[in-house]
Amino acid sequence: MELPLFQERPKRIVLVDGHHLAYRNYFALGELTTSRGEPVQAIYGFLRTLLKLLREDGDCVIVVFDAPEPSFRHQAYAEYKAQRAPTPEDFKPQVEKIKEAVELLGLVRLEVPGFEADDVIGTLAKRAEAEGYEVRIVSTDRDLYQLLSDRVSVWLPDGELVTPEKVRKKYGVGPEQWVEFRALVGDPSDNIPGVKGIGAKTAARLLSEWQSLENLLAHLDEVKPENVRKKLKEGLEDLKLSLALSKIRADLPLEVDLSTCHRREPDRERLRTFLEALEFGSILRELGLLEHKEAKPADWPPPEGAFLGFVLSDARPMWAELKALAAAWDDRVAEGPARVAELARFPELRAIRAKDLAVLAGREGVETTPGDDPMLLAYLYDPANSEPAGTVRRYGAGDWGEDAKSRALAAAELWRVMEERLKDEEKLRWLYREVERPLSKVLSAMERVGVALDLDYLRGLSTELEAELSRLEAEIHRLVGHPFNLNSRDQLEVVLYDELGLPPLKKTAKTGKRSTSAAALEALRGRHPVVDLILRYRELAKLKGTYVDPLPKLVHPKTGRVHTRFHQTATATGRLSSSDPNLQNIPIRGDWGPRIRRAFVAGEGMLLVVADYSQIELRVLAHLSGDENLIRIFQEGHDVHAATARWIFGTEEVDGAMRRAAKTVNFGVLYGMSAHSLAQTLGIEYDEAAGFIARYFESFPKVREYFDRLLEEARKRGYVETLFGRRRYVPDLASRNRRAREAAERIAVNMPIQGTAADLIKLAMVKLAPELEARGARLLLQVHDELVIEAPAERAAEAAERTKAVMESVWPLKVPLVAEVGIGPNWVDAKSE
DNA sequence: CGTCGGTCGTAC
DNA sequence: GACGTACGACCGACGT
Repeated sequence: MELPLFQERPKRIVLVDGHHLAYRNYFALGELTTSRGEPVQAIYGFLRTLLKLLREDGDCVIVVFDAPEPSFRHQAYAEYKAQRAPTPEDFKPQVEKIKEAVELLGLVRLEVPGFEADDVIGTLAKRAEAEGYEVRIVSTDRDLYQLLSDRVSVWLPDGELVTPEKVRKKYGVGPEQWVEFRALVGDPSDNIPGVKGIGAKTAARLLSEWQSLENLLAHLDEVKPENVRKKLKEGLEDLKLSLALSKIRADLPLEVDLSTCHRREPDRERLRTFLEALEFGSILRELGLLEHKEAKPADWPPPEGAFLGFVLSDARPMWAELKALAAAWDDRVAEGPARVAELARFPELRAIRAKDLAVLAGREGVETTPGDDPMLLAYLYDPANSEPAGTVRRYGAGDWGEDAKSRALAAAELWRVMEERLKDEEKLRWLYREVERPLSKVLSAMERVGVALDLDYLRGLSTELEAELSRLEAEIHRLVGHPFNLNSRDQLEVVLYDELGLPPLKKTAKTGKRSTSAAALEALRGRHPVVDLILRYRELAKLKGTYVDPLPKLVHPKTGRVHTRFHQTATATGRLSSSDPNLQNIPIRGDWGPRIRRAFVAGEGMLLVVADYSQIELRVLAHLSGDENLIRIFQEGHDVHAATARWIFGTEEVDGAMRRAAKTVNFGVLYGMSAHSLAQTLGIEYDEAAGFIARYFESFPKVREYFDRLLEEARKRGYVETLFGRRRYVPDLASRNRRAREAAERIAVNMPIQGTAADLIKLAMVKLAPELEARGARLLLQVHDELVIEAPAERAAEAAERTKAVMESVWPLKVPLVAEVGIGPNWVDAKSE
């Protein structure tokens, strides 16, 4: 780069209110952390805003921060400031990082001990103006409007320039009266109290009538109307305080040579390291700090190990066309022909979402398997990395564009970045090698095979539901006295609580509306005959609308089966998820659950083998906690809920109600349940529920010790992990917001249990798949603790036996793992028989 | 016309 | 005063 021999005197000076800009972004951006859970929203927002503005003009910039020493204003108003909300703990470290960033960017940073940033900015602005510069002040603090002139403006983060004219137009007063205006009106966001009851209109009128605050106060008894006079008299103390708080000094004894504010060359190497650690991929790119290896165009075909990028016409690989294909390797990129047959070149597909490509290829008879997928690595590194676009941006791995080339390059780069970050993470690498990567192959086969549905049977269900629903609807409308949309909870709310006068017993969480949920309706049972009918209508409408009617539409024309998608990077705990359709929430309870499940059938000449882990999460808890009493229950093969009831109630004889209560407590323990919600669920008093929980922990003391240890460790490290080392970051454990903190604690307690169970069944799937294949059988579905398998009828018993054996021996724990296996023509009959 | 937040409900 | 993890239907507000 050519450097000028001397630097010209700048024409414009940008003054940045560092603290204010950081603080605003801290709240505006809410939650943003690095993979490691370090909060960075203030830093990110600050840099984003600053860089955007400096693109327009960034030669002469001074970023002003409050000095650590108390300012004169602090001293004078310590008492006032003391009652303000304290700055959040995680804000200060971010300001320190911001200061570091300012230095690394080569900008001038200024802190003047004893003075607040406002006053420093005021002084600099006035001096610069006097020396003939144009001044732009970057801040959202409206106090600064008192500094405005034809050469001084305030630059808002969105790029808007605030000028004296704009202020006059909007508020009716100019910069010269701004301090007095603010003192009258106040501003809660800047902690200016103002005079209670005086708004912008009144303040502007008063100031134009009396010219100045001094004059106004001198003639206070003449002020009209009377109520305004009264308010002013009552608010005199607040007014004086506000005046002092709003006034910015412009006369500090500063020694700053404004002509030397030129931006220095940034320290590129240190800046890059700094931004990489913060995972500001987009800023790295924007500043051109990535050795963008200017990928050279190359010819197709690429070498086998290249990373592929592809574009599909549909998110569902079984329904998609291949629209584009590209490959990236070394520092090369090549566009390939968008033909599925082309994929035969690659025995292992290396790509972001390689599984999808393998499903599509398999569908077209091209035999290949998913290989390395950098998304799987990124997901293990931090399960918040659930989709490519955000992940690629976060780690500076390029752009996840709409074209195959950018995706191939992103895959190659993300792979490189993740390899580096995971190079010393033995457990995560083990999970990748032994679980996630081989599992992607298993899942691609499952998606491709799909599952058969009995369509005639489903049509029958639909007709039956239709008839029942219209009967219910007519009867409900008759009872209410007029028709309304039963599917609208808003209309139903009016009908129930306004028209029928039923008592609103529950409110919704977010908006506080009167709830119409099943729990709320249950509580109204018996008060009006329509309530029962609505509950029934809801139940049937749900089943018809979510399952019975949509499922047949998803039957693939070529295979005659439904092909769910399994998502391997979707959940925070390591579980899989399923969509299009979601086959992990097919009904099972109630009269209709089994009737719907019965529609899932084995193919011609085949049988379904269904295997369920019995109580896997409680067994995992027994293992992780090492609690002898819980371990013994499982070693002796007892009914865990009945045994828990014996402990909790201290009796040998356990009735149904006691077992049910113990079962709820057992579930509650896995989810970090409170006494309050346990009482709610069981319909008992709070004290009684608290007693249950207390007796649970007395009975299983190591469980409590385990939770305590877990939380302590989690607070220290910022994350929790499964038996196999799969992590989840839980930054809110340090939150000062009690609700947020307690929610984080429940997450922290639950994840190792749920996640270890997920690890175990994933490992079992990987081990089981080749055994099944050898017997002509195949995995169809996974429902968290359950596997659904299709086997040739004559080998189903053998497949069932192998499935049970593999699942139970997948990993030795301190308690036995038990899998219950059944065989049948459909999902219902296979589950129990 | 599409998007999106809120509510509700299904599974484990 | 919410008990963890998902996906998805429907409504209604909002923006095009």
